[in-house]
Amino acid sequence: MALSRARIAETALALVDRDGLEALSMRKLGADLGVEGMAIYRYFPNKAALLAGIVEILLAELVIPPPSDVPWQRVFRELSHAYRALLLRHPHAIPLLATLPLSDPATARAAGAVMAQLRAAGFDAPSALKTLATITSYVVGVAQWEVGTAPFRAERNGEPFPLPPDADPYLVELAPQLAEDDCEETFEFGLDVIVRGLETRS
Amino acid sequence: MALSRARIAETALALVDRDGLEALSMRKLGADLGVEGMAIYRYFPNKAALLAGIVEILLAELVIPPPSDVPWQRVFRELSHAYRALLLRHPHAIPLLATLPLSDPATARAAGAVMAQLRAAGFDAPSALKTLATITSYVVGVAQWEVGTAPFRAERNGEPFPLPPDADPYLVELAPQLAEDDCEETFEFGLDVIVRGLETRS
DNA sequence: ACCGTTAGTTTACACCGTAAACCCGTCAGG
DNA sequence: CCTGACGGGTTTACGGTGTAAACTAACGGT
Repeated sequence: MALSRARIAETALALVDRDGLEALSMRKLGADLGVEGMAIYRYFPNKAALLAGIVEILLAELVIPPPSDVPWQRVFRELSHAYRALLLRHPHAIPLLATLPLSDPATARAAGAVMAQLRAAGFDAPSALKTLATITSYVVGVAQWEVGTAPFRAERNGEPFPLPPDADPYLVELAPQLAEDDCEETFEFGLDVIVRGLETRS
Repeated sequence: MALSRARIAETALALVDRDGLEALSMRKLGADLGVEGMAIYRYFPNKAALLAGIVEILLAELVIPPPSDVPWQRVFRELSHAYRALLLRHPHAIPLLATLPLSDPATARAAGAVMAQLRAAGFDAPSALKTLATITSYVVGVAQWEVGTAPFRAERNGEPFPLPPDADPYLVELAPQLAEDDCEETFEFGLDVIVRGLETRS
């Protein structure tokens, strides 16, 4: 099959999803494409551009509906959930989305669409921006927290997490709580906190 | 000067602060230490351990006072500010702190200390954990947002951010707002939102 | 039939993490 | 004092990385 920007970026994303971000190298990607690594440089000037291409197709998965007259709380919740779902669908790519330079066109478009939503819901421009910062920060942060604590929740059929014998006493206290923590619920907890906080904004 | 774990980790952090995380390589670090790169392996088994060492001294900068009877809102705000200040003091190291595996001893200790604070303030264990997740997520997320949008705020003596001529229309609308955004204020905005949300928790 | 463009390959270079062998100064025991 | 072990640092080496440059093979238009 012929090469193309789209096919390269998609196989790259598949590779990252499968083997992690570290495993993405030009040569390995070339191998997955059935081609020599250097061929990719005909379509992307360097690896950074390739990563930007991945971000682009990731953000394309995120459909942001045009402004309507549904209450902003609802919109806010739905967007947060959609973004969260996107991140959890591609956990290995989270670092890519965590540091999104807004100068990237794909990012700018997504941010702009959300801003439009918030503006339509009655936020003035500065608060809309602050709200956007708050929510993306929260969603990304929580996704990172979640993958960071994932080992404690891994299926272990009843056995507790195998802590090293010299583990910090704080950690042995923390571990069981982490193990039984329902991430979805924790996310909802923080989301409620933020929405309630926004409702009472002055 | 003789080598030691502490000196190596500190020079590594200095190197990261100066030249960025990407620039940290065993050989360059060796050069900064006046020694051959391989010498570091006498003190750290591999690069991951070295990074963990950096995290350790970073978190050591964060002094978490023992529980007292000051209102939790105050404690919460102070801890958030302290963590934020730490992140901004070492912007290049943020990715290191963004994905903190709690199994790391230094991380566990810090998390445990904050949990103790929250517990003392009357949170039950599950909500304390959820609150910890919420706040660290928010603080880390906002720091990442901040460095990501930093170019728009860079000192440009009056000139607006030089957007490429084919920039996304959303971006050209966004850019001036970003430029005049006061990050400290935005942070405070979100922090208020979260504190108010926590106050009205059921 | 030729020529230019395009798509992909080959080769090369500097750098990376790290395993293994080595080299040398210090110190302990005979 | 000699010797031998050892710890800290060096050298060399290997496989992997991103990417610049030169090369090659196919194809479309004149």
